[in-house]
Amino acid sequence: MNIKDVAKKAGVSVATISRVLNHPDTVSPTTKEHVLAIMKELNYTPNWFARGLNLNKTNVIALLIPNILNPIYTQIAKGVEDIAHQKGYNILLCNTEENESKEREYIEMLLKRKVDGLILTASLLNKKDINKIKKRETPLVMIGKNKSSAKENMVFTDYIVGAYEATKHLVETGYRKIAYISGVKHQIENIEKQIGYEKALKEFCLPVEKKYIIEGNNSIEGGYLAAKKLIQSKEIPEAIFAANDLMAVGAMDAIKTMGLRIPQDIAIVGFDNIDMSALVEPKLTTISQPVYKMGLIAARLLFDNIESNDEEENVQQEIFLQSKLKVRKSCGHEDRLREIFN
Amino acid sequence: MNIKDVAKKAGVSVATISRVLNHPDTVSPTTKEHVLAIMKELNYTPNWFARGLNLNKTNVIALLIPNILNPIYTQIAKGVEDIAHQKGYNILLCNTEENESKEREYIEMLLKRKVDGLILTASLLNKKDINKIKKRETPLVMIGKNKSSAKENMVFTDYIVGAYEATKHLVETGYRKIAYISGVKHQIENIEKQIGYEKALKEFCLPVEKKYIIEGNNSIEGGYLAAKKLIQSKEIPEAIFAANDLMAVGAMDAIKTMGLRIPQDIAIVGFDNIDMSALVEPKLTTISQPVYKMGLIAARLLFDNIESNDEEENVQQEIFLQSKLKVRKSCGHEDRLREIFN
DNA sequence: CTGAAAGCGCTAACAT
DNA sequence: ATGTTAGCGCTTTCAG
Repeated sequence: MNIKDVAKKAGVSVATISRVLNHPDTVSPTTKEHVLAIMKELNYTPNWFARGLNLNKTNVIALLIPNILNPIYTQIAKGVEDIAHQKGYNILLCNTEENESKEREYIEMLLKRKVDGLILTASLLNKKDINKIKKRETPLVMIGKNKSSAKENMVFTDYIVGAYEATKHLVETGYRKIAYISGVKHQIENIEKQIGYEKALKEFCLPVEKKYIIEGNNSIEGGYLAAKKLIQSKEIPEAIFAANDLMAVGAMDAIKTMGLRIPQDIAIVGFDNIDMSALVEPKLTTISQPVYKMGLIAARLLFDNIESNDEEENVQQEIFLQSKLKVRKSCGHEDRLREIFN
Repeated sequence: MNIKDVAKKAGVSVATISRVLNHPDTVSPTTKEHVLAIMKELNYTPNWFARGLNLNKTNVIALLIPNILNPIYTQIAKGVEDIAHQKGYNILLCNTEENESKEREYIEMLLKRKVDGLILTASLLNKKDINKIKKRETPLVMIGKNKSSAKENMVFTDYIVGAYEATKHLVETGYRKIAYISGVKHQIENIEKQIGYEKALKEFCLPVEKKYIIEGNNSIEGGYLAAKKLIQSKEIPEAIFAANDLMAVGAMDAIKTMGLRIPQDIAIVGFDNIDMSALVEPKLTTISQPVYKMGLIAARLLFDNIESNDEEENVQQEIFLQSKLKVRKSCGHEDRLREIFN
């Protein structure tokens, strides 16, 4: 069942059928009605490939995320989906599992598939990879910084500042021995978070101690294990800053399981403000990132690029969004203040 | 840059190029090497559309889920992704938002796009819709039951039994006034869960009371609101069974916020066993479904269908997986037992 | 306003 | 083992 069949049955040429599909105004109302009726009768739908072959357009964009099980990435995905659906696009979702070669492999495949655009989240790619994508002229938006220092479409929050704020809050609340549970180290964002952590310590003349910096693996279990190690060490920290909420929540579980109290024995602050962080006990102090919004904005930016005919007019945009500290109970802030003022 | 260019540069015909791409063994090693080199040099990638137009194959499957923000669906997605990636397929992810017409609209689009297969999760479609899909001959697998009673590829757990077990556990622990926070009512699974709930009550000669059945909307907030309503009613229930963990966790938050204790004042059990359920305080008793595995199995089933040449050999399979009760603290089981035996 | 026909880039049957 | 060529189903000039 193809355009020819419809043409034959409608008693017109294939060109006319194509026209009612693509330029309805150029067809007389009568024939248009007639053709439409026949199409419905035959339950005709144009062949996507043939169409793409001519138009070179897929109406598909790809979204790469490092971990589909982490709520912040599904929030981003939701944001992207909301815009994409509204624009009539479909999303190819690719889960890179924080794996550089899986990411590269995916992109290679996606480029072959001629997706109309690409959104990379927390990308592990370097400048060379990115230039390669650009050469293929597929519109590209990055969410979160990456190893390439080149100007490109990007929506991001400042992880250095976020981590700095989190750590500083802990220091100001009165803790000195502040441990850091890092995410997987090859991700830029984790490097930046560590910079922020160290910066805050240094600013308050606190030592940056290796024994207090420990790598979780971005997951609940990783946070659990890391906290356990910390607690079993000679010098238990007074507070922990975890590079994401998943690890923070895992760490809390470890702390409680080992019979310690939060925040009295160990205070904790996380990063991301996922739903879970407001439901654990005590509620988790964290850095809130507008992730859904980032997805929305990234998608809009991408479609701006896709839809613009004028290649030149499309300057690369870097959109910076603010993160902010969300103080809840786990950092023990109020208790500390009470101590100080009483 | 197309196959012709490569052919010209390599000094062979397009057929040869096509052969090294599709049937490498039928080409002499020498020319194969040569062509491969030229392809690399020219950075050639075959046009996906042209290829699809001939082969009528996309290497894309679609996964429809009701809510990307619910961890059980991302677990399923992870399972599907793991298999798909391994098979060299990409996934179009569609978030239907528990909306029947959005689901229908998506499927229409996907069928046009000629995806190679379709996995529907918690589908809202009816028999007529499903028959329509089958007529298009796109392989289809359902995760969870649906309104169509026809035999079709399906992987599922028994929601009636699960809900029955959950409720029964509450009854056996000693509660009489057991409320039910339902998911959105147009989903089959929620209808079944309610049947299981009522069945357990009836079996123990407990009344099914309308005031104790209240609709959350599958979300944390919905659970929160529902529990709040329950608590503010004249007769506060002794226990709550929530149709999913998200709502259960929201309900717990409400209970605690209103100054009641779990499980002493109100016991609670959920459904799904998402990560969060083991991290809230007290840990949530729940029904565990093997969701990741369901994704895996559904994907395998789909690929079996896609890859089988023999249309006839492919009988529709219904794969039933067991769910099981995971007893933790929130249902107060141990306390009750102590009461009974002391 | 409509039709005829030339591709889009690739695959595979048919020749050699 | 390799080349020639007819499509795959559609869009779009170009004529009328």
